[in-house]
Amino acid sequence: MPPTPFQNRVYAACRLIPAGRVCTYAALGRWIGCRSPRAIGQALKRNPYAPEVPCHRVIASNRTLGGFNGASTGPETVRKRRLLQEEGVHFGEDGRVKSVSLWEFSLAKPPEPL
DNA sequence: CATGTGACGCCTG
DNA sequence: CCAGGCGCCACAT
Repeated sequence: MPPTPFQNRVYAACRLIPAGRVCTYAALGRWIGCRSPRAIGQALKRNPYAPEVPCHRVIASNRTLGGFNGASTGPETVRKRRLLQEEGVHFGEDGRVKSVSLWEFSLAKPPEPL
């Protein structure tokens, strides 16, 4: 399936996240004007541009990993974690991303579609 | 057009 | 901290 306009907005925003940092589904959604974090996950789940579009840098609001490659638990999420660690994202003992690694979209203007 | 389904999140208790 | 409950909304059926 070709990406929908909504999906392209999600991907465009996702690209703005620098390596070594992460943002949340909710924050990315707010940035592009979507109040449903679930819809964001749905789009990232179908990301056809990985790793150019770094969907692994998007995590849950409670700073747990969220899903990866369609799975919310299991080996896929372990891979997601390894990717982030290699990029320099900091994790706590509880397995959550440390707050210092969070990245905020600047309050400028929304990105153009891909 | 109606319905089910999430890689979510917030608000209770 | 844990468990429900419910709002959210794009997308496939």
